[in-house]
Amino acid sequence: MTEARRRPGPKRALTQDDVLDAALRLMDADGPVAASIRRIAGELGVTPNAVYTYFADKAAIEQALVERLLGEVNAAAPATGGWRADLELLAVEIRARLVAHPGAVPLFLSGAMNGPQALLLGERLLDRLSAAGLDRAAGARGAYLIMVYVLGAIALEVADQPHAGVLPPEAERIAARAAAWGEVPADRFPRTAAATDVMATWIGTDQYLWGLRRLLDSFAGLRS
Amino acid sequence: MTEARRRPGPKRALTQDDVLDAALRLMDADGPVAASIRRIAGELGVTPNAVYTYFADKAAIEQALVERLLGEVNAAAPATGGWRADLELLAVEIRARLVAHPGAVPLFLSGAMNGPQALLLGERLLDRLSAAGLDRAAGARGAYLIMVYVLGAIALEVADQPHAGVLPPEAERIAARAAAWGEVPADRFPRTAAATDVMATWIGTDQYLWGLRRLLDSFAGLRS
DNA sequence: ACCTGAACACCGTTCAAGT
DNA sequence: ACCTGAACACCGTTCAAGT
Repeated sequence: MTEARRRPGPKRALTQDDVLDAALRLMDADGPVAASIRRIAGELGVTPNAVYTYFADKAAIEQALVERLLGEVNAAAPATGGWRADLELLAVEIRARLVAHPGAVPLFLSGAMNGPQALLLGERLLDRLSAAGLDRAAGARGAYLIMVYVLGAIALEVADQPHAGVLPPEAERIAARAAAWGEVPADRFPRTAAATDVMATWIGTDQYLWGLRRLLDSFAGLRS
Repeated sequence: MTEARRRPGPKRALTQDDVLDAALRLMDADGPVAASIRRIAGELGVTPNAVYTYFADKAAIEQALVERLLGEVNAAAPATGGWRADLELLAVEIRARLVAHPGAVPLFLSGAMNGPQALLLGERLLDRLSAAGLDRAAGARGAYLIMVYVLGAIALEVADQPHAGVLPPEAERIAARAAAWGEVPADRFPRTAAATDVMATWIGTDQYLWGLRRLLDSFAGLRS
């Protein structure tokens, strides 16, 4: 995995996308820490300072990575009609795209999301909540509530995994959690010890949709 | 701020708490990156390797820091009676304690929360949701929904701030956001451009409580 | 048990220089 | 415009040694 992969064809200058590709490959393989400037350069077969031809600093790379993944989300998940189904589809799409690159997930919660793709995603949320009957202010508040929930759930899901690299299948992760929760002392934490079977599924799709539907349900009482 | 502060009194051995105190001081002053092993050691007046007498590695320090701050939350915010008021008070308390140390916030979303204080907090949530009339499974799902919301909102609030150190007053941050949103192109993002006044308040207390109340409202339909 | 000296294998970033 | 050589000021962690 440390082998340098150059793009096919004759020798040519790099691009910003080459840098982002390399960063994503490294993060997928060895976790978030692996995407260092020096290792990215190594992947591309150049010296570390060559990377600064394409990005001002490491923060700029991380910001561009966020925009790229949000772009994938916006490209998929078209609006099909009903606001509720659209929002569920969008939320599921965001989770699928981000969880595919666990090492990139912390970037979404460690910097302001104000790029074009972030704006486009926000615009889509506002549009669907308008269709849901929310007024301007309630729509704006609701859109942020959804983003907080989606990003928070994805971050906690990824953080639950101790190992670097791509996540194991969901069923496997839930089984591992169920085993770990077996050690909870029932005398000190009775309700927790009695609910470990449900808690094991917290990082799963069912819980994700359950929580999302609580939010969408609550919007019903806000129609103007 | 780089001046070494030793504890008062005669020379004595350090403690785990001394290390955590130093780490928090550094993070509060210069952001999350400042809490390096080497700078912590400098604060304490010892060489870097002395820190390894008290913690196995840097991850252990971060884990202990999370537990310490959760302990502060658990120590405050007692139950006063109504489940709704209790949960709101608890959520507000968590936000106050974590936002006071912005540099520590990312730690809550970058590692599994399974220490004693995390368990105690979870137990309290399960207890209050039981009082709300939720059955065992719905209570467990609801407790996680609240944690996802609370941690996600706090993380995004802190991430919105570009500068290291303690956060400016809320009104100041909202005003800065309102100014920044003025640049949104209304032709490409019409709904966004029309809602910037509300979006500026996304990182404020009103939005935080608004979102929390949507969650609590949705629990009403789940009483068994 | 608690701490130091010295080292190893890394970081991000910058400056000057080359083509 | 695009890349390299060399350096600066950092990291986390470990090993051996001292008291």
